[in-house]
Amino acid sequence: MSRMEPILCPEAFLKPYNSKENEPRILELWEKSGFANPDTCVEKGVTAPDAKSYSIVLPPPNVTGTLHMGHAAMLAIQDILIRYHRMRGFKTLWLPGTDHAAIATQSVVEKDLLKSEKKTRHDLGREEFLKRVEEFAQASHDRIVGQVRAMGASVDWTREAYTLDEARNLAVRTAFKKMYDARLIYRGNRMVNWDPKMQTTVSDDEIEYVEQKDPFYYFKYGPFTIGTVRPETKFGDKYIVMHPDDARYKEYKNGQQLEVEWINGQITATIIKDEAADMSFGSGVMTITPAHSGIDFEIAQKHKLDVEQIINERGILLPIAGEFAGQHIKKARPMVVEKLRAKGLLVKVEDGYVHNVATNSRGGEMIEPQIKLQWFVDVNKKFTIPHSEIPGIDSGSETSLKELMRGAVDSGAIKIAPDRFERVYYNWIDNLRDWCISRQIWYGHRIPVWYKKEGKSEESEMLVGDPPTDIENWEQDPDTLDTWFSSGLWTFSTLGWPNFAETATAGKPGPENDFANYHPTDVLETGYDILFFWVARMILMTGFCLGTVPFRNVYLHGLVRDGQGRKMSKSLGNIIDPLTMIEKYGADAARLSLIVGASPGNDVKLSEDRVRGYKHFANKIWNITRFVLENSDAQGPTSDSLEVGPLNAEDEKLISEAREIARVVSEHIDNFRLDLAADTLYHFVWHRFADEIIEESKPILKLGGETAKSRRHTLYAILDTSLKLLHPFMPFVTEAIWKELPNKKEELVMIAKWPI
RNA sequence: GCGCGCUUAGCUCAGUUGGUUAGAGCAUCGCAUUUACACUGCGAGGGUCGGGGGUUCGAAUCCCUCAGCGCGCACCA
Repeated sequence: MSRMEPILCPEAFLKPYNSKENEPRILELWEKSGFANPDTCVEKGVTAPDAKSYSIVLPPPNVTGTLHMGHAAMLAIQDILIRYHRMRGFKTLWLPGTDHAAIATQSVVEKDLLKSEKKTRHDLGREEFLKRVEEFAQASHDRIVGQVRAMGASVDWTREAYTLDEARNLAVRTAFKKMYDARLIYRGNRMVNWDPKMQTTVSDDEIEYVEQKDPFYYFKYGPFTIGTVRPETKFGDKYIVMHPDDARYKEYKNGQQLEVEWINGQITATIIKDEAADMSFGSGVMTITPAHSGIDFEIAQKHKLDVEQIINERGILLPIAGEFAGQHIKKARPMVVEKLRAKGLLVKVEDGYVHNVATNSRGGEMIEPQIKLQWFVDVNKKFTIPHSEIPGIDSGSETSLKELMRGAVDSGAIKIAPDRFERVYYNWIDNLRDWCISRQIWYGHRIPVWYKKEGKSEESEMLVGDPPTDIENWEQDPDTLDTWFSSGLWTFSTLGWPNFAETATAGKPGPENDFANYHPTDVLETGYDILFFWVARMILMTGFCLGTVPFRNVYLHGLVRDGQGRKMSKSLGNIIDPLTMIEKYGADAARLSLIVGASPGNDVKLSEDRVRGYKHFANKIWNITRFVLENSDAQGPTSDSLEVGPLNAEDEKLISEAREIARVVSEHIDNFRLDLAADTLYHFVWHRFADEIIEESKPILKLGGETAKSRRHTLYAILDTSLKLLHPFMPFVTEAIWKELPNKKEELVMIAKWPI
């Protein structure tokens, strides 16, 4: 039997879909088109000039190496949202960038320097060292850009930003000055988390508590028994604290003094009664080390006690330690214990005491609390906010940064999905203390403060914000800012603040109008693990600098784990590399494997089998197309498919079924349920369209005539709709197919009209 | 200590405001096929929805309670 109609099947479909061959070509098509730039879309008539805008700023990946599966998931999710909105006719902007990640990047380069050249940053000096870091950051950046492209992320590269470039530095200096002038940034001597290895402070959020087992020592201290894991810090302990209600010690009065024999001879100890002592812990009595413990420092301040430094910045004991002075604390511990034992003051040792030790999560070293002169952001201080669009906080009213952060979410101006994270967020705010923003590292935004060289002292004349004109008479603060300070400005520093904030005009094209067109952004999509670090800081910074919110929605995705639910790590050897997956199975498969089954806020278990499964799906779509085209004809419908004209009743039903799928998929995407949207599509395309509709069509097509014609048009229409719906999820294969379609309305499916 | 999440088929997970016989993918087993596609199709087996109690005409879904796992925060002399 010979066919009556010409076969319209391009040669490409005669072999299986080859992602490796197609993806670079498709990528080029997209990038040449310029459609990732919303201005181009308007210019070429793809988007209406007065269309509503939709914007996302890409959470900038750290320039510390390469992207991992978590980044891949982030890119996939955001690209789906972006492509969907672009197809729906929004003026859609996805702004990319990278993060200098101050301490993380510096620490990688320092480690490498030590390993390969046996040098420290001090051996190189600030300038030379920074050159090395910048080289590394550049290489890292280029690699990351390559990976972002390989994922098919339709970001607008013409607007790319870096957290440490000139424009962002201006934003940082402007924000710093604004906060300083509002007296929310202050410099003061306070207890900070000090990393003796990296020689810098670390913020509370960067601390990671690691469980550790140590011996717990009991010592005789006058008439009392005190317990400690850290005998090497106890040289200056001359205050003995007990609960005022502790019946065991009611004979002792607050302020009472007694002579006790201690490590280096007699010491005059003072009794302090304070609720901080836990009656049920050990003997209920403790001595304190105010200079190296947060809670001890608080007690000391409350009772106006002496604060003596025992350990220096490098973890070396100071002269107060007597014969142990100059020793490193680690070495000193057993020696101190030995001395106390020899003096008969050691009561007993309990082995295996489990406690949590503070470490620096950006390098893993132990934290030693120290009192240091640092810069802080006061989160509780009241200030007058000149302008506010946050519901519940009026322009000109008194507020605090904490209230701004709470109000932005509390009022519903920002919605966090899944909503359970809103409670986590409040909990964090309630426990928040002043934010230490100065770091003693070199890679980062230098603190925009200059001190007059003459008569240098802590009180010397100070200049904040812009560099002084007579710079030779001034010295800039040597410290740099916490990386999250600049990240906190990201949503608006990338959109033209402060330069264009005043002049930007909504509806006008070009980056200089971005601030008016795209801020506040629509969605901030990131992993739940940086809710505090970043999301909260952006809300703080935007609230303060602009009196508004940085985004309307926060969508938090889970972490990508291995097939058994373990964290991916080098030591476990279970890392699945996105580029390898793209290479083997295609970017579409890699993307889908991170979307299907990944419900919001829950971790995703990823195995190579999963990725492979979605490669099969890409091929399935390819073959569906082949079948449909083989059974199509030159007079087939255009791609404005769901309006295909006279069809018989049965085919009308099929069309409305596809329309219903489009509705459901759209609804899921609008609700951030990309997992359900993808699942719905997968099921419809494979098990409904291919397995049932196409199978049932075979005999109908064979018969020919009007029924066959109606069915042919229907199949083409469903294919066309499926491709459009699938495009945000699987951009490459759908675009590759689209390229081969006859009678299509839009040149790229990327800018095709969403079928709803 | 405070808080959050999870527990549904061998594995990974859906199940939206309570409503027929609880679903999908993968895996397993059986069958089919000169075919759009073996990167295929059809079918089967497999679940007392973590345990217990309650509310209800009706509970995987709401409430209480217990257990296991995971996570966050705080404390840690």
